[in-house]
Amino acid sequence: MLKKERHDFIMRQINLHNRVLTSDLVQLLNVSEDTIRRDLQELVEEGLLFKVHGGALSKSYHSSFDDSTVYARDSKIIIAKKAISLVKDGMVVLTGGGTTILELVKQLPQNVAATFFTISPLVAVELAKYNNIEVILIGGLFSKNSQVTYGGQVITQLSEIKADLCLMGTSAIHPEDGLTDTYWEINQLKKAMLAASKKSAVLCISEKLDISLRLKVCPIESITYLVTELDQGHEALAGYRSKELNIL
Amino acid sequence: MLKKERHDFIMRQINLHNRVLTSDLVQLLNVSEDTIRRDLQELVEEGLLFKVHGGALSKSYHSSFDDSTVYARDSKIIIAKKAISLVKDGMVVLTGGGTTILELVKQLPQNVAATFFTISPLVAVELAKYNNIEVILIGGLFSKNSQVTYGGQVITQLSEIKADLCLMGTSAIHPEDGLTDTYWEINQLKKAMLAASKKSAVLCISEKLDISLRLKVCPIESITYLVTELDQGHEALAGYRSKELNIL
DNA sequence: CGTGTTTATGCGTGTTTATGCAATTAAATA
DNA sequence: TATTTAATTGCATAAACACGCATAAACACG
Repeated sequence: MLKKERHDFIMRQINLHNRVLTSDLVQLLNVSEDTIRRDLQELVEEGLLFKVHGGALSKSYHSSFDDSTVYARDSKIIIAKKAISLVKDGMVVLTGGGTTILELVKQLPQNVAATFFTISPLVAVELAKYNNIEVILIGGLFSKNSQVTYGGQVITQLSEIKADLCLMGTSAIHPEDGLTDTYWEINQLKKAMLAASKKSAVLCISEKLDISLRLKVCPIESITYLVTELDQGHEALAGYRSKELNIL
Repeated sequence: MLKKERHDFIMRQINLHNRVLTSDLVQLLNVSEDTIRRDLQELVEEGLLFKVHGGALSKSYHSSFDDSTVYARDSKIIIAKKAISLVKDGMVVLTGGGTTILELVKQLPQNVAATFFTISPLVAVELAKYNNIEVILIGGLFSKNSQVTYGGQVITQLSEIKADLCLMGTSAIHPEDGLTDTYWEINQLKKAMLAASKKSAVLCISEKLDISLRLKVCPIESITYLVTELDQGHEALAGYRSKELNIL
């Protein structure tokens, strides 16, 4: 196996599991510890992962919902501002949860008049600060991890909605594999959300580009807008340009 | 599990609960006390938390006493502690919103195992911090004033529930007029909540005693427990003593 | 083709890190 | 004050790591 292939393999593991153990890689790749260490070292130098004693972690691995520690907050603010331009008065908007969406809500103009459906209590509370926004919280089981409601009841309620725009964060996006996710329930949820909206915008920080996870949500073509913190012309977005998808 | 992951886990617990016990971490992470102590020590050196005998506290915990702006917080904590004694493992509990309820949720013991239905997003988020609590958020229109969901959809969903205990805050209570409220929708909501529970506890700071408002929710007899910050024998509670109502 | 150079890899050895155990000391609690 | 509970300290060990060296394959070039 060539070095490059090993590196790719390692990065895939990292993107998949957010972590990897040196010892596991030794077994899986059937090379010496030294080789793995050198590989990891090189990947660190390329800024692709984060090395720790015993293995390595994904760079984006961070999972707190605390404001001050929101990962890549600057990028998220840029994304939020771009996405806000999609929200027009009178619209019915459906949103997911996550820090990017929350940032978007905080940046909304004071006087925007719209109806928001959301599965995120935190987003609902934030939306309630706007006088001209009507907020409908979609209820159901509440997920401790992702801080949104999920499960059958949510899906059922979503099926009764037709929103103008769906705003959702993303775990991973890939030119061929489209939107993917790791958890079954969240996967189902996202499908239902997309089905409940005429248009959809995926908010995505650039480091989640070109990653694909186990479960497929939808192909790229099902998404209307892709919003990243990058300039429209950025080369990292090349693979996503198509007639269907608008890149902001 | 890698050390870094443990540290992240601990920080998540801290950010979530504002506190963490050494012994809990030993169990949750399945490592020795020594390891946890060393972890905490290192996190202290990084300035990420605040170590105390028996565990650690969030750094922001001390500075952020903006919680203290909650009106009559001391009384509400007393009420919360009394009411918690009503919550037993295995119960299905239905809660409203409001600062008193929120305080109650924050004071719950770490390991309580129960199912909570709630109409308050903030309560849901707070409940989600407990590993053994299942949280179901009842969705619907979101009220900007009272920060709870309301309206027909909520009533419908409530009609499908039978909880063991309903915990609700109160606007006004009166020996003869019972529970009363000012807003039609909230009134309907409270009726539906009471109907959805076998027993009910009304949390009420003493200044709301002996007041009656325009709309009647229910007579005193429909309530199982009245929880105030006063001693059980306090004279202000004289008018409420009856065979039906238990005063805590 | 031959020779020197670079690259990738593995091995050995000494070092560092992570972790648990035991004995002692300090702190909280009854 | 006595007793439980947590914290500290030093030690032991195994895993992970760094560094130098050796080897062989791949490459470069006259």
